[in-house]
Order: sequence, then structure tokens, then C-alpha cells
Amino acid sequence: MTEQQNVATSETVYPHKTVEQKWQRAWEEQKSSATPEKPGAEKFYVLEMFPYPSGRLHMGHCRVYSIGDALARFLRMKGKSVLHPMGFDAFGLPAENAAIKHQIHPADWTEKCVSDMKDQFHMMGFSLDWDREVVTCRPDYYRWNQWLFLKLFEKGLAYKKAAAINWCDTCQTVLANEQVEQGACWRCGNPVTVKNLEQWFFKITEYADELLADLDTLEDWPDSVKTMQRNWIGRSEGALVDFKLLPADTTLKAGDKCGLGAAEISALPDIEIFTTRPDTLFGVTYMVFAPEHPRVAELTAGTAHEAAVRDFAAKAVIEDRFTRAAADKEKEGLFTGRYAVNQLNGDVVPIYIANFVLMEYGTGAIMAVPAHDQRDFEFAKKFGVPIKQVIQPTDLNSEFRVPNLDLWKSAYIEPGVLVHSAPFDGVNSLDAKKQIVAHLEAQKFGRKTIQYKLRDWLISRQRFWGTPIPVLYCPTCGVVPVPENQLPVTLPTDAKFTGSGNPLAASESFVNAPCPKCGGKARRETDTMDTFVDSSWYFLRYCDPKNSTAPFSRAAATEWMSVDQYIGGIEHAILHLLYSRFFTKALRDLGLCDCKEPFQRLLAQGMVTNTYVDKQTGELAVDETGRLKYAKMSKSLGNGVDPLDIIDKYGADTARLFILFAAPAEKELEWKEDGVIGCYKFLNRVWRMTLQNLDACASAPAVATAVSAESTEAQELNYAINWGIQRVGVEIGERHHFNTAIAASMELLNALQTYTNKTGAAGDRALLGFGIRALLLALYPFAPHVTSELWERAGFGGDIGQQAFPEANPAALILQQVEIALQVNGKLRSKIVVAADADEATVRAAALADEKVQSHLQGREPKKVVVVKGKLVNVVG
RNA sequence: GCCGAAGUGGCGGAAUGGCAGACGCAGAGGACUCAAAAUCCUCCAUGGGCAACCAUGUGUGGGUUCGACUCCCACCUUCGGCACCA
Repeated sequence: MTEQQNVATSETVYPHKTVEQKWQRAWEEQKSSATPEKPGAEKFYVLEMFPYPSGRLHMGHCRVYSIGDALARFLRMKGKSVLHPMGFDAFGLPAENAAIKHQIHPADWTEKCVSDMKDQFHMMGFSLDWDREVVTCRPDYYRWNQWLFLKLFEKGLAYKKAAAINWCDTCQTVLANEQVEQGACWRCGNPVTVKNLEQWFFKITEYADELLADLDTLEDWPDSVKTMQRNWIGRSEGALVDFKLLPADTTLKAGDKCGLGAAEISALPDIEIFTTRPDTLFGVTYMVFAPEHPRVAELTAGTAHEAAVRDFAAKAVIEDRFTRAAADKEKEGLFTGRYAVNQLNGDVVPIYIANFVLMEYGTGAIMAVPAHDQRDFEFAKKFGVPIKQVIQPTDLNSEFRVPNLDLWKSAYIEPGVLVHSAPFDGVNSLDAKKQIVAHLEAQKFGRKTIQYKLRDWLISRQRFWGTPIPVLYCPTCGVVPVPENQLPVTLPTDAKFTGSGNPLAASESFVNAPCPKCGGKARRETDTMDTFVDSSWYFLRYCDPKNSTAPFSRAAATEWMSVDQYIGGIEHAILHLLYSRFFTKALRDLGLCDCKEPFQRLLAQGMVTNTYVDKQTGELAVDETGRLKYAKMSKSLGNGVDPLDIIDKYGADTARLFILFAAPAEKELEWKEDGVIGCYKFLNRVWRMTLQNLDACASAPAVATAVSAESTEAQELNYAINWGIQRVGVEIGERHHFNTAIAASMELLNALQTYTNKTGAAGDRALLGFGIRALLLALYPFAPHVTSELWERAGFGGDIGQQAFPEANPAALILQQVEIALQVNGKLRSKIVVAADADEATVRAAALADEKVQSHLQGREPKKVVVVKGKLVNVVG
């Protein structure tokens, strides 16, 4: 039996299980994923968002880590010093819920999950440096959370305050603004309510401007993520303006001029408002306070309106913030009986309270210009408040040129020219903004300012399984931070998980502690930190994971940061990515590192979706046209595919290849078993191609060499090989398009197969071997196990992962002859083959002489001939 | 409502302003086989034509250009985010 027949009968399908186990073991023994000691100039930090250790790897995980691993393996071949670490975002509610359910300590439950997940990572063949593993729930990590908290506290960037905050009743804890999605808890979807509590905050607002400005430096971030962050930060330029409060017993009424002198007006109490439209100040016809504004009670004290206003305010405040703030919510309001004076023109305007004015933005009070603001307009219509136009559109046909404002159907919010605003009449409204602000400042009526929607980050959580906030409360000394040398404050092992209340608060051994200052009896803070604190700096810890004297050394951070390529889900567009950017900047200001943005380049990978069964019909869900619908793989839809099943059936290489091939990384990936099988078949073809041509492999040169000029087949193959090599390198390395890189590898295999079909054993064996060699190298980043095995069997020598990624031979890419497309008036009509170095005149003449070109010209003289060298000729006639 | 992304064969998807549909899936035909599976080969946008070939074609309508999937304007649809932020 010949070698070929042997292969054909016994190993036409590659034994993925034995091959994968063999190489996974080998890589572990060789520590092939270890990070180089000194990164050098060519460092590259590849990082995927670390997972929550649920205990089971899902397809979403497989996708992120397959992307990152392909990149890491490719870059190692390219000679970079690659840092590709992994860890676990291990604090969080599921462990605590498991503790309640199964009466197992969250630490034990979490560690078991971590260990299970590591096994699964291993089975996927990811090349991770586990020596740098970071597990956030271990004291050797969270002690540095506490240490960093203390540093932020010293700097005034961590502080405690009473505030109206978001409360999730299901999770029994407060939530940061970023963690509330359309009024519901980001984790469990329960509607969030508002509570007034004393809580710890990080002063992220201190960095609002920098967080916004530096987005412009992140060129390789998706626009969508940058836009989301911009909107979330919500910077708006405007002015703070002081209106003056008239006494309760004034006889003046709305629409009057106050008739008071400047000194008299100046002596009245201020009402400060924020506006982005100072150009409309002369059009103010009323003012509105948020119902819960602290001055509302004072305004109406002892007046006839007192009771009604109090009732209104009470109702508005009880109503939860998110239904109240919905845009389609009916505008409700109430006149307070009081009036204010617009210092700019002496107008007397009524003061209302209304549900649509929010206490937490600006000053909690607004000036209302119904002619030029849609909300103010609707409110004015409903309550019969006058409307005064002060901006005139410049377009003479505009419907807002109608002098009778009763005919207006909406407010005119566009720019225009000022009217009824002496001395600013006739000024363009954009210029008027500046001029009026300058006027306000000169008269001391107000000042320019910048407002943000971004709020400080609420980090307290009333949960057990998180980092204890390192603070004590002493009856004599007050709030006392835990001294550095007493860190970590560890979670107790004796906590009881009953399902009600915070187990930490119930743990006597934890709560009672001596005051570090006076030694008296003190109580520990029982709130823990938001788990997003853990993930806000873990990428820095990877640089120096075993440091026991600091969270990381400045030198190590400087060596590796910033992350050159970060990969993760779009769901963290704001949350994790904004917090991490804030932390990086704050740590820089603490002198701990010197990088200002953590993630140079960001890839937001798409969801993995699958068909699902419609619960109503019991059939696969389809759209109106009968096409199958896809939805994110999830427990609730029951449409998840277990990666372990795929590994078992087709192998990890197939799974990885399919995941990367089926869709561009940033797009949705529709799971199709047929597609998986397609990739499996492709790997089998590679397997057979190699094993059936071992003789060719044995004679293969390592670098491209000259090819016999006699054989056009050989020349074509040589071109295809070098073209494939070049494309794969560019697609992975420069464009990060894994799907097209794999397509290029498939083309390469097709070219090899075409060649062997044509020439059989008579062909240029060395060239074929060279092509197989290149194919294995090109596929290694995606399918490392099978290519390692084939590399070894082909006897190419050494370990494939340690080879240099192949470089195309430029000489091989220079063609003798090229095909030129011939167009007549932009339409393809013919093709000709010319010498690659033919000059323009020759190509032009050949094109014009072409029969089809002639017939389509129908005897007309060409008016113009465009020649694109090596590509096409367009004859215009 | 505002912001962002995207609309290409039966399907997933390719195309630095230069031959639309690479690559794969599905499908059709053939080879091998007693047969099937696997494998290998060929075909595969639509309409017309025996064919050569012709016409049409990248959401819709305009525009720029010798030339537009690609750039510009308007619109439609889908997905995602924000949502009374003064």
C-alpha cells in the first residue's frame, strides 16, 4: 500500500480530539503563551474584556477570545512582544445568590467556577498567559481596590454625600446612573426607584471635560461608542442668569414692567437659572422650578398657594423619576403665586413649578421662552401664559414670519435675527449669544458656564460579594479611613446568607473594629464597592500582577500600557469603558502611571445569534416574509449552542474558524451548523492536501524562490501563493478583517488543489510544498492545533507558532502580462491581455483596435480615452 | 424626537472611485460506488436568446465624475443608543 492510499483510507478526516489535546498539553509544557520578560520597542498588548466566572463558557466568550487569540498568535509570529493575559471579574451578585440558594460561601462557589472556566478556555486553545491571571475577588487583588480608594479619598476624588439615588429592590442595592437603562436595573430589569441615602461617590465629573476631549484622540474606536460617551457626558455651554424675586405682597403682575431702579432690583433675592439660549432672554414670559427645589417651600410659605404647591410637589417627587422624566409625559404644573423680574428688560414674570423641570440638572430652575423652546411652548399653551417672539427667521417664506403667534403650531427653535430685544435687535442669534453673555457679565446679572449631564459615580453597594469600602465610623473621630498598613479589609468567612439584608452588616466579627485614630469602639462601613471598580484598572494589574507592595509598578505600566487592542462587547460602550478611562486619568494624576487613555484601539464585537422557537406558535420564529429570525443566544430563548458540543463534534479549530469566518468581527454572527461543517470540511481538505503531499513538503524551500519559466501552471501557482501570503498578512495585521483573511487562505488551498489536479506527481513539488507551508502558516492564528500537527508531520521543523509569518516575494507578484478591462462609455465591453510594462500609448492603441470596442463605438470618433495602468481603459465616444 | 450604524444573489458576506457578487453555505449536474455517505469535477444575479450576445442590477430619487456599492444631497426601511438635560 502506498503512502497516499494509506492516508486516503485511514485519515481522510482529521482526528481533532487527539490532535487538540496533544497540542494543548505541549503548549502548556512549553509555556508558549508566556509574556516576554522585557517588552522592548515592539510590544503589543492584546486584551479581551475578562469574563464573569459563570462556570460555563458561552459562544459570546468564544467569539471575543477567538478574535483576540488570532491576533495574539499572529503578532507573535510577526515578532512582537505580546502581552495576552486573562483573568476573572469575580465579584458580583450571582455568587451571592448561589450562596443563599445552596448555602455555600461565595468564595468557594466562585473559585469552582473559575477553575471550570479555565478548563474550557484551555479546550479552545487560547494562548493566554495564565501566570498573570487576575481574579478580582481574591484579597491580593481587592486590597488594591481599597488602597486606590484611599488614594482617591485623600485627593477628594472619593467622597460621601446624601443624594437621591437609584435603588433596585430585587438586587437590594443602589445603582449608578450608568447602570439604569430606561428606568430599569441593568442587571435584572427590575424598575428602579428613588431613595435618599448617604452614599460613596467617585468624582468622575472632575474629569468630564478631559473624558470628552480625549475621545477625539481615540481614532480607532468605533464612532458609535464615542458618540454614546459624548452624549452621556452631555456637555453644554450656556449661562447662569440671575432673575430677581419680587416680594409676596407685590401688586405687580405678569406682563408688567417692574418700574424699579437698578439698586432696588439688585437688592431683591436672586433666582439662578441655567440656559443654553441666552439669545432668547428677552422672550422670557415665565419661570419654572423643579417641584422638589429647596426654595419652593420658602416661596409659598404663608401664602394662599402654600397647600396646593406642597401637595403638587409631594406627588411629583413620589412619582418615580423615570416615568416623570419620560418625554411623552403630559406637562403638569402649578402657579406659585409669586413673580420674578427679568433684570435685562424689567419684565415681571410668573413663577411656576412643573414636573418636567429636573432638580438634578442645572440649577433646578429654568427661564421659559415659549416662542423658542418646544416644551415651554406646550406648557404655555396649556396654562395660557403669553408667548413673546424674540427670534425672527431670516427665511422670508418661513411660517414663523406670521406675526400672530396664536397661529404658531410649535416653537421656533432655529437661529435667526433678534427682535423685541433692544439693544440687540437685528443681531444674528448666534452672535447675540456671545454679546448677551458679555452684557450679563458686565452688569453682574449672570455668567458664562458649562454644564454636564454626567453625574458622579455612585460606588456604594449594599451587597456582600464585593470589595469592602475601607472606612470606619467612630463616635468620636467620625469617618476614619483604614490606614494603608491595615489593608486588606477582608470579607468575613462567618457571614450568614439568609436572603434578607446585607450579610456583611449582620457579621459582628466584621462590623466591630477599633478606631485607628483613638482606639475606641468603631463600626466598619458595610457597603462594598460597585464591581465596575474592579474592572476599571485590572488591565494595569496585568502589567505587574504579583506586585505585593503596590497595585502595579509605574515601570511595568509604562512598559506595557496602553492596551494596543481591546476587544469586547458593545454593551459596555458607556459603563466599563467610561469608568476605565476615568480611572486611568485619575491614577495618572496620582502619579501611578503615565498613560492617559487605557485602550488605544477598540473592537466592539457583535452578538452571536441563532434561530429560536416562537413560544406562541411552537415553531421556529419567522418574519412576515417567512424568513427565519435570529436573536441573541440566551437562556430565556433556549437558543444557545454549547461550545463544548461543537468542540466535541468538530474540534476547537473548526469552532474558531467558523466564528471568525462567518461574519466581520464587529457585526452580528448568525450561528449556522452548515457553516460550521463547511469550515470543518475545509480543515479536512488542508489535512489531506498536506498528508497526501508529504514528499513535496520535504523538498519545500522556506522562502520563495524562482519558478521555472516553462510552466505557466507553476507560474500561476507561485503568483497565487505569494498573493495569498500578502493578503492574509494585510487582512489580519492591518485591517483586522479575519473573515477575508480566512477567505484568502481558502483561495490559496483552492489554487494548490487546482495545481495538483492538473499536474499530479509531475508538477513542481518544491513549489507545492512551499505553498502548503505558507497555507499552514497563514491558518495558524485561526486553527493552531491542526496546523501545528501538520507542520510537525510535514517535517518543516521547529514549532509552527515560533515561525515568522510569511512575507510575499515582491518579484513573484510582478506579472508578465496583465488583463485589461475595456469599457466604452463606462460599460464593460471586452478584455485584452497586454504586457505588464506596456506603456499607455500601446495599451490605448490595443484598446481602440479591439473589435468589440469598435462595434460599440459604432463608427464614432472617441472623444476621450482614459487609461488606468494595469487595470482598464475607458473609451468615451 | 435626537444621535449612531447599516441596507449588495436563495443565505452569510467580498470589493484603496476602476471588471459588482471574492470566499463559504444552500442548490443543480457529473465522476467514483452494487448503492449511499464521504470525496473530487463542473455550473450557479435577473430577464431575453439555441448561441455569440443584449438588456437590467448594490434600499429609492437626484447630483459630482470618463467611470459610483464606494463621494455629495434628499428620502425610505431596519437595527442600536439616548430620551422633557433647559
